[in-house]
Amino acid sequence: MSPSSTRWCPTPEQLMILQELYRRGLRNPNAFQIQKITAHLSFYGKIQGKSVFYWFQNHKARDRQKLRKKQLHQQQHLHQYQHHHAPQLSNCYSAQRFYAQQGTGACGEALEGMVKRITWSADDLPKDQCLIRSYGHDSLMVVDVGPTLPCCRNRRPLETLELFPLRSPTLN
Amino acid sequence: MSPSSTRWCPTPEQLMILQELYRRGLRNPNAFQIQKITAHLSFYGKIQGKSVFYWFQNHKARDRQKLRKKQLHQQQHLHQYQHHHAPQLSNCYSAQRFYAQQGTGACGEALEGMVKRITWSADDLPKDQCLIRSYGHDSLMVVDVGPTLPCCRNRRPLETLELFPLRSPTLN
DNA sequence: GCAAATTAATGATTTATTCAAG
DNA sequence: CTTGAATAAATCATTAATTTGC
Repeated sequence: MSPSSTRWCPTPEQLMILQELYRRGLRNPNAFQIQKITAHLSFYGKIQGKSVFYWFQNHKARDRQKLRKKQLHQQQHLHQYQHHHAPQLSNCYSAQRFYAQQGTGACGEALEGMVKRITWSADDLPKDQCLIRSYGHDSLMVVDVGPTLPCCRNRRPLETLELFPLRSPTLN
Repeated sequence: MSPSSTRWCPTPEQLMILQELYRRGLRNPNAFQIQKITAHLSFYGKIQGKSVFYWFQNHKARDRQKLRKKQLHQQQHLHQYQHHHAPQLSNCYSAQRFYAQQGTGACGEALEGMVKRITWSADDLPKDQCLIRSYGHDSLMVVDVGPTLPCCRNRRPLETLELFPLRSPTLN
């Protein structure tokens, strides 16, 4: 009722044009495109550029959303995985790449020895790089875990992925 | 067919787990993390640690690549719009957010003035942000198009939407 | 049939991620 | 490490569909 106020209400024509543009592949119109589109659409009814901008944002997002929901419907297993956050491990656990072929000195050679047992077992290492860990006793633990576990479909997997708390959930 | 030698073919579940880890921020899993992830994923199908390593390497790289390609693609769109002056559009055409309430200095104030006329007209700007364009004379053209033209339902619109050539049909 | 009540869609805002330049 | 620019995700808010009781 109030002449001011209220949000844009697309006419069928406006909607069809937007949908056609979207169908053809437009996803993130830039300011210039938005102005042109707005000019076109204003033939069919009052409209502002921001409405066009928002429309593409929303339409794209909800398209994705719909798609994902469909996929997730097919694969519900994952729910178990998604909800845990764990203690923060900070960067003392971060691995670093290094290039094995480069002269790495004593340290490098020692590390290289470790690497081959720590990561995927020796034979199929990438030619020129591998993972190393530079922190102390954990490496032993890693070795214990062992390379390439056998497939075990009928067992439950490890309880959770909490070991990988990629980001501290608190702290804003 | 050959039982050995074939490469890893991720199951949907494996893929979703990896994607979720990636989404949460994991980029360079260390050897330990890789082993744990591998153990998890092996629940859903045969997999080796190196596959996990490679997956993250590739996914990260292709993410970057995709982004870059996307940016370039957008610039090509623009290219077609402005047949007149095709000069490199780079970022001088990109709309940018800025925060109006912050002291912006002379430049900022000038831009702010432009903003309110170029983008969705002054009064209903989002509270703390709006789109600005920083390019020169085009702004006049845009302004001429004007915000929110009056509705004129009984006119034919411009002949076609060809003005928005969203994708070059040629070129694969 | 018809509104009030309820739910689903979707426009509009805000917040969080992401990449990479400085 | 910090920050700018761009975008995606999450959320708020209003309108349209629809259900429901009469």
